[in-house]
Amino acid sequence: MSVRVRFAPSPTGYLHVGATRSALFNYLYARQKGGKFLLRIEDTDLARSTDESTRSILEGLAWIGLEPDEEIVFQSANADKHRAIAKRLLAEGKAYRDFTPKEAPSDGPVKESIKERARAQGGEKNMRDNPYRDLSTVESDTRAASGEPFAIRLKVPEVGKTAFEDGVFGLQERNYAETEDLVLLRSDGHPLYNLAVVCDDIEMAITDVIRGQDHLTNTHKQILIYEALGVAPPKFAHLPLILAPGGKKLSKRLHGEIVSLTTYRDAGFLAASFRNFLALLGWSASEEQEIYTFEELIEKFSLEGVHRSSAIFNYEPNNPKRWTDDKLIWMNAEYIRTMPLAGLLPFVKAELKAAKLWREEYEPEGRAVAATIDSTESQSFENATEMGDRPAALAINLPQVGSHEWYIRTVDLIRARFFTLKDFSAQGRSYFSEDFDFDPAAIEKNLNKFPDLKNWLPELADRFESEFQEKAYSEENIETVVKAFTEEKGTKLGVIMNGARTLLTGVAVGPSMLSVFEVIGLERTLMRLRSRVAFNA
RNA sequence: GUCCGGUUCGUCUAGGGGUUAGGACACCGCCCUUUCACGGCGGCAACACGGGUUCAAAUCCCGUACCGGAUACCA
Repeated sequence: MSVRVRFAPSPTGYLHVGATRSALFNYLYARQKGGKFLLRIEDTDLARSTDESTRSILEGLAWIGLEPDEEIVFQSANADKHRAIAKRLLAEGKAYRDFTPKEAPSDGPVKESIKERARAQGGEKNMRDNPYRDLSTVESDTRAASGEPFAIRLKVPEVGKTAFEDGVFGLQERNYAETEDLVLLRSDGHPLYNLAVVCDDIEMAITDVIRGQDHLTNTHKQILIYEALGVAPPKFAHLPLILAPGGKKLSKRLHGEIVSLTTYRDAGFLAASFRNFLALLGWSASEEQEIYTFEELIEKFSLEGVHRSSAIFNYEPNNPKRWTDDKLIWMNAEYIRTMPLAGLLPFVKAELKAAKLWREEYEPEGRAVAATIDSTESQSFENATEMGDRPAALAINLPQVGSHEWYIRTVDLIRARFFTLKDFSAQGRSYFSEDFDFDPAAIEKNLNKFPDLKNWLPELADRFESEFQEKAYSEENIETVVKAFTEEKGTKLGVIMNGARTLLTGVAVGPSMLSVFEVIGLERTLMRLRSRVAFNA
């Protein structure tokens, strides 16, 4: 029988990081086994489920690359079938009507009150003491016919135990005595989670259930339902939980948007790096490798490699540098600087577009224009002004700047220092626009400390202008000119370079200045070196 | 309370009777260097505790502590 797994989130909010990892492990497992990965939206809690949430889950899965192989199943659509099955179990005497009036919902956090009650009952509670458990069929039918409300509970056998071999946790056993007669159908006729899950898993022909460890006790309950139904249960595997730094289960309520997948997409993370990071949280291929392609993950994934202990997802809410897990940030940077450039380009394009920094000339079709520029001798910029559709006031002469070649070279140059895609439009802004900010710390350190620069840098611009009338504005030539200039002024190369860096890019960090000069282009270099805007700031 | 599970550097983890207990992130230092990174080299840093088994225990067994999960007419 070929493997069929499912990811079954309830649409009560955004897609959770922990849920995403469950989805990922299911997906990896299915792909490796040549099986199918299915999606079921568990929207049986009408009060809490929203379409908005369903959309957000779908969106998140699409982003992270875990799209289902078959039509999405909405659990609520199967409610009639679930009810019918509950009735069948009732008719077969495997379930019974419980006429106990529904408890009024307690105020305060539900989890807390459940826990309180459980603690009060202690380990002494007899799970089989429901007075309606052995009500005669006749009386049960009569009371039901009279319109008295009832819930339907599974009649868990007195003696015995549920047992299954968990793919991660090994043999799991639980005495029937520890499992209550769980409710299958609410008194308002609404099917409950465990019943719905079992029915749907059977209907979807699920062979392997891979889900969070918080479902371990549900599994015993569900096996009871499988037994009552006379259907062989699927294989089960439970995943360790992901914990927040405090040690608590990472949750929406406690930890906010740090657990939302979309947070990472919106913050400029690559789906590939996020996937890679998630895969390594609670799973290991037992080797010293950190970076895995999707294909490698599929190939190497195994339930045996999944841990039994939960992992902490580190983050510091008030530390901008560490707002999320260090290793995740590192991994994203690693992807950005080492992945094939062609793979990165579409993401950079999207980011620049969103920041309104994108220009059509960066497209490969822009080649024709760029080629013209290159071939018509080095520094003829006539064409450049035609490239943009900026207002005249902002129009600047872009040298080969603006061509597709310039664009990919620039991206390749600056990506080495970036952590997220956002950096292309933030730190990298000065490469794509005249409208960029100056970092006060950079001004202080690189300009104000050397007052001479106020005159030197415009002077350097003049020097560039005369020197590069004939010569190509290349790194090699630039170096010669700047070095000569530095010697004349009797200063250190770093003073000139860093001063220029600040005026040219607004920041104190970046690639080699020779590359920066070249990539900014002569026209913009002259303009920026002559600009006093930073000095006046 | 009861049931289930867990505990190796700060974090993610490798190892699972004999290891100088390995790697990654983070941090620190040095090198490279016009800046910041990258890269290279080095450093800091861990087997929860107590018994037992054994020639030998981080590794196997028992107990303790601590942590987590579960507990519903939620999912």
